[in-house]
Amino acid sequence: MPGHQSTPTPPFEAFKSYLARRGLKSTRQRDLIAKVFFRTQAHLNVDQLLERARKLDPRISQATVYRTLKLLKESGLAEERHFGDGQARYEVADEGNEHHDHLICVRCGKIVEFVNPRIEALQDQVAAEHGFKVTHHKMELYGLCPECQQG
Amino acid sequence: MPGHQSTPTPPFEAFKSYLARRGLKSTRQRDLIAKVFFRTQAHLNVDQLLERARKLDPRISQATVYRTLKLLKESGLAEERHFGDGQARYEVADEGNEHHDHLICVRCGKIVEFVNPRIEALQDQVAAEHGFKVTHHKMELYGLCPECQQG
DNA sequence: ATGACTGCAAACCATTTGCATTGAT
DNA sequence: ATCAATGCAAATGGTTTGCAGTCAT
Repeated sequence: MPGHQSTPTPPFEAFKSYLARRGLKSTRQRDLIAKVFFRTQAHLNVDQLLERARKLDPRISQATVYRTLKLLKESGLAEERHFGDGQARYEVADEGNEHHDHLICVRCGKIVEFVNPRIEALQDQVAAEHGFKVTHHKMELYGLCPECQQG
Repeated sequence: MPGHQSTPTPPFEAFKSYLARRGLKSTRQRDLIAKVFFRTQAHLNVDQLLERARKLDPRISQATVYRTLKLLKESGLAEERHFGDGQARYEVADEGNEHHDHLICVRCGKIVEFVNPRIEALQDQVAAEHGFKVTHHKMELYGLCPECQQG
């Protein structure tokens, strides 16, 4: 078993391959939405993604953005997050299985990602104490970012 | 400074006192909904609470349950949770400031509460490393409970 | 050609709200 | 008496879906 890392497939290629595998079609709209999504390193909501896609093709509809995001989720290439403002946000899924969590500024909305293996370990431990087998988890820390503290 | 614990005010009394303080009225419906809520140690959603309240008074409306829950939240006596199934759930707020988090069975929906000071400490530490001042946080571990693992 | 995909508008679903009526003080 | 609270039904807002027309294969 070779332990070396092969060059990771670019997400867009992975998406095309996912579509092909499922017998789904590549379309102008899907490709465009996926490209914009992968290129944008942020936690966009649907309307933000729609807005950006429409700059490249004004005919894109919101429904197609929703439907494409659903495919991206199913393919494992996108993750949906809910930060309590009533609308879903989407981010490119981590390569490999490195899970991360979020710091969210309650004033300006800034989102910072972090990874903390010690917390993850303690979570697994707590779950085990209750006999649970954890499949996934969610951890969000809400507060004031450095900039917003001097307000 | 006497460090002893005074007997905690029963939640229902605290609610009445909150209403009085804000110049709001005690009504048959509010009192009933609050009583049912405080008596039920569970994570009820609105319709479950409505159903239970209606067993005691069939004329209670859903709107009043929503409005009363809003007051209970504002008074700090209830906390609203979102476990990803699209509807809010409510629990009686912890006395004092002992925060707790949740284990959720993805199969049967069982919810277990837990407290882990070491995790809380690490969370504060992570936030501090990013210059954040945390106001509150959310942590949910999703997985299979012991019963559902033998399915 | 044929089935899937898109855009539109309507449907959905949890939650909120306007309004006429009822009720607490 | 007065102003808030209630119940109802309509409105809201994010998300989903039916359908007729369009497009990828």
